[in-house]
Amino acid sequence: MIAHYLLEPDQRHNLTYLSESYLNYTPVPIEDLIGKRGKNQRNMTDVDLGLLSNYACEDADITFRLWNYLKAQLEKEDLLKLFNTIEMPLLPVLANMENCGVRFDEHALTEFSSNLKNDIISIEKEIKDLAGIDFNISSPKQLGEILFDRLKIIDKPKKTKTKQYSTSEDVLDKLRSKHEIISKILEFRSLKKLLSTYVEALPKLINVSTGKIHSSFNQSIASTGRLSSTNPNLQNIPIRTAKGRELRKAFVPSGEEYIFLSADYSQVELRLIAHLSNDEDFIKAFINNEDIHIATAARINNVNLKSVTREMRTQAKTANFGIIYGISAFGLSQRLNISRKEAKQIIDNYFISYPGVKDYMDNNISLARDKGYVMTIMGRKRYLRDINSRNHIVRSNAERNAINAPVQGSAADIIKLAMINISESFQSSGFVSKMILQVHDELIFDIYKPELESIKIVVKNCMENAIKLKVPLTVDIGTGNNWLEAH
DNA sequence: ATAAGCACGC
DNA sequence: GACGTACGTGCTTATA
Repeated sequence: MIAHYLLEPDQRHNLTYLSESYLNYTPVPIEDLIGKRGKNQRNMTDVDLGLLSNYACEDADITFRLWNYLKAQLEKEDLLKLFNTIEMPLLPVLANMENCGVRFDEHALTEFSSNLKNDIISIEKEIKDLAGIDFNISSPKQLGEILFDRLKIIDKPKKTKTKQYSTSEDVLDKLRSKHEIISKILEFRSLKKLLSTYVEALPKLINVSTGKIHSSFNQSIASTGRLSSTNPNLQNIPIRTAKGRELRKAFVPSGEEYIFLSADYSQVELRLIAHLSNDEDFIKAFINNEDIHIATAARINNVNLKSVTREMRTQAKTANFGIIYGISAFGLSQRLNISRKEAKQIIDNYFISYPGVKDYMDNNISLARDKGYVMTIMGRKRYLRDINSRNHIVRSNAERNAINAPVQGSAADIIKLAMINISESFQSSGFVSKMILQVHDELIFDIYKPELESIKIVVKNCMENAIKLKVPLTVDIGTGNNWLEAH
């Protein structure tokens, strides 16, 4: 599965699919043994042993045959080293994290939960009073009809691709001044999200025998090389809003003698752009330990660092993130709520300020055109078969991937390497502390207090020195009695 | 069961 | 004239 993930990161990797694609053979479907998915599906333990052994042996046989083929392919594509030195060693590290889990104190949320429910009920009433009718606020379809047919708050409402009225945050945010109902709807949505996705869902996932939440980390989903997390997804726990952050108080150390430690890379993707693009000024900004958004604002506005205003920094920050994603003048203008002309000016100034970055992007796109793929720092590949498409939407998408994939993917390579090194170091030191979560540029640990000072050093070292770049990699460390305090 | 629309993270 | 920022997961509603 992982071998195929490296070879074709944006395809599927399940055994049936691989067998059909590479061995031209359809394995015995699991449904033949346990019936169709649903409530009547039987348990594996009920299956006749003869049938079961055939099925199990076939599984092993196919896996082995696939490996013979995929091994040669990895070699041919120069991916064997990535496979052997990163992905395979990472596998038991992730297994350990899943097995260990994170303690979740649902009682920490009792008060928050009841406040949330009360707030939702009262906002719900206010919204329905303003609308003058009872309806389901959570239904975008009904909501759109209320706002644009009944209340007629604007003339030409934006529609979705299925011709429904769009009620996305983006759209509603711009309508706040048109009617007092809008802000209440946005508030309702965010509170409802917190309640249903997190406050009510997370306690159900506490394992009764460990008292912890054991998320799954998927190693073969994200086409850039990132991990993903499911059941629950612990990589999207809220942090930006005050109420959202409250949730993090429920993620706690495993015992009295334990404390949380969070270690996150500072601006790892922008540092990678500096490194990969070799842009002199971008590199200098990081070597001088400047605030990269202030440094960027100073350069694109052609002023000195001290004259950078808050607004200039915000624009530069958005531009910096836009650059990572291969943004257009249109996209930036939407983001900053400015005209396209002004946005284009910012982008032009950006590329004049950082000519190396411009060259790097152009080179990556032409590399993708020539070779059909782009690569990360550790040789992870992403094939971009649409890069020469005549359809400009499809082609533009591939071009943005050509820019983003090496950056996002290299960051994934680096933190994976750090995780492997940290795990080895924990083992050789005999630490009982555990690495329990990864959130793309952040690692979270359940630390046995007597080990705290040693572990701070180990973690910082492993992360900052995972790889040598032309700019320093820096890591911020925090500790506390829950995830919020540690971050 | 699946798609659409939405919202949360990095 | 349409389109417009990368990568994910999961909830609710609507529909098949």
